[in-house]
Amino acid sequence: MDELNYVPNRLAGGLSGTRSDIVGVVVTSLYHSEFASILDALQSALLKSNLQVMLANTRYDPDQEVTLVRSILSWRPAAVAIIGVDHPPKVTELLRASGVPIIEMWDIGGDVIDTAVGMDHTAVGAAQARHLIERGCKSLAFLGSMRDNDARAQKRATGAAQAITAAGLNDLVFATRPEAGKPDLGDHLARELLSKHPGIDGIICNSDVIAFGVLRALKDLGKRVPEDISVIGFGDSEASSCMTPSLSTVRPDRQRIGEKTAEAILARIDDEPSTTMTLDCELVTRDSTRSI
Amino acid sequence: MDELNYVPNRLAGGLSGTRSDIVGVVVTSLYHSEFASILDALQSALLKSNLQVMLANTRYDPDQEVTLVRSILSWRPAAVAIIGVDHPPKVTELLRASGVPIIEMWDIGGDVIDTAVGMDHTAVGAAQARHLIERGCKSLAFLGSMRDNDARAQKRATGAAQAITAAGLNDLVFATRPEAGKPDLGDHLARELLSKHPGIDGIICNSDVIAFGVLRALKDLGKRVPEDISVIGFGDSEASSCMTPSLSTVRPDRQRIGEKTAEAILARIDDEPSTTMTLDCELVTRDSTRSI
DNA sequence: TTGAAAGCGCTAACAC
DNA sequence: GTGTTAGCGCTTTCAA
Repeated sequence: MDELNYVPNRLAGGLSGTRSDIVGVVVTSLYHSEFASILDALQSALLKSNLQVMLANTRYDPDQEVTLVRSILSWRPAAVAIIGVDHPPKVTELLRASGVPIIEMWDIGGDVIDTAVGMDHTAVGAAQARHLIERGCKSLAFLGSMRDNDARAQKRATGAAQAITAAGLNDLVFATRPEAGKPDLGDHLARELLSKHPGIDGIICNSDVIAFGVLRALKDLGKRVPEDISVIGFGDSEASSCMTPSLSTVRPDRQRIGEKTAEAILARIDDEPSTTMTLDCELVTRDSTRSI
Repeated sequence: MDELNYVPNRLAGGLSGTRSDIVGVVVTSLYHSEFASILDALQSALLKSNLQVMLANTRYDPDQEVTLVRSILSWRPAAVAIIGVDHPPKVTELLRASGVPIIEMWDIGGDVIDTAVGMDHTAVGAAQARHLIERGCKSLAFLGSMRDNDARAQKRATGAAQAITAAGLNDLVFATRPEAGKPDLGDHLARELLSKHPGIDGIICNSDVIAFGVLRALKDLGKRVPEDISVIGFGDSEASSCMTPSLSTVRPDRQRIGEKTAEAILARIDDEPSTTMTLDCELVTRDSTRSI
């Protein structure tokens, strides 16, 4: 078999047999490791069970999501793992009708189709805001890329706004744009924000990469971080600990999400019951937020 | 069709028809966007032709590579895209025997199976060394993660060593470890390097993420960058322009590699002839290397 | 324990 | 054009 370089035809195997060995994975972005680390851990764990990853990337486009989910289902996957719990109705319908185990990743805040592994993003946003409030910030902004279909970012913003209201502070100021989250966008939005709202003393960034640009702009504007303005990110990029000042952030355990998703997939294939697994995020305090 | 949520069975389609609509993609890492951006661009471009990505990640393990290539081929892909041109002999044999178009990405320096889209890594390493030499560095080191099976990193190191010899300088000093390239590794290797070789005045880092840790360590050691030591990275991470000092680096055009790979796949499926496409890397000069 | 045969859901080739 | 059918390479079932 090895000498002749025989390679079995798994299309035939999948068509004939009861399972297809394909796991469909639908992400909303592959852009700088937002979900690449989840994918990494997921696919490595699935490998042990000889399951192959069929990948689709919606790029936050709901029409694409419908097309891609249909496309993924057409391979008769053993299971589908998908980012988020907020989908176009047709996607939910297709996934439900497929009869295939569905694992929703990253977010658990909403209607789960089958099984979910992720965080409570509203709680994350609230934790970010409370961290800044505890450290004496009085006037907060939420800054970054916010795509129409990034329900997670919207939940974090909502959580932050609620925490601010609960603390009796001024309303959260929004500085967002529906573009990709690059440092230049953070740089631009920070300048715009401070010219309109010079009193801002705490900025919640929607991603670490955005925060990098914010730090750069603040340095350029002569603002001291954290003395004048505190900055917190989201995502714990590897670079965050190497910024000057080092960036406080929230660390989602992407590897754990990938591993737990793989476990959930295997469990559901074995007909074990659905579950929802809520993972905590660690708030990593560094130099960009004031000390108490 | 839409009302009944009918989803065609593409396993059957692939088995029956002449093409299978699957493109196998084999990467060596999914770790912080080293190849995630290529994957992103590649899969988006393939989407337009209704081709689906079947993903495999070898994590720099040659045994895995054999297993995974066999696994990918068992889906009878329309084409296979794979990182690098240096594979275990069995992989080359399997890919050749498959009769499927093979596009090797990222590196073009060696024996190409069919079609390649990538950079000349030896030239990249030489350019990094020459950049430091031009700016007055006399004693250079190559620092970072170097996996046994990362032929590209080895080519860049070789290119740098050759440029240094050509310039009549002392031999390149190596400070490498076969672990994943994280900032903490860069931090550790920089401290170790300078205690053994205090005269080093230029460091070529094998990745930007490694360089971030190097910059952090140098700051902590009281070394000025670039006055005492110049530092150059590789990869152009989004964070690099936001470091203090901002990091000089080499920018491979990952998006272009992904797009050109997709084009090459479509061309080869259409039986157009094999080609090798060499892409240039831009050397991005920032503050971490001395000005002339 | 081993072997033969049906059939998975499509595509493509052929006949009409 | 439209309709029918063989067959892709396996898995599974059933017979020997």
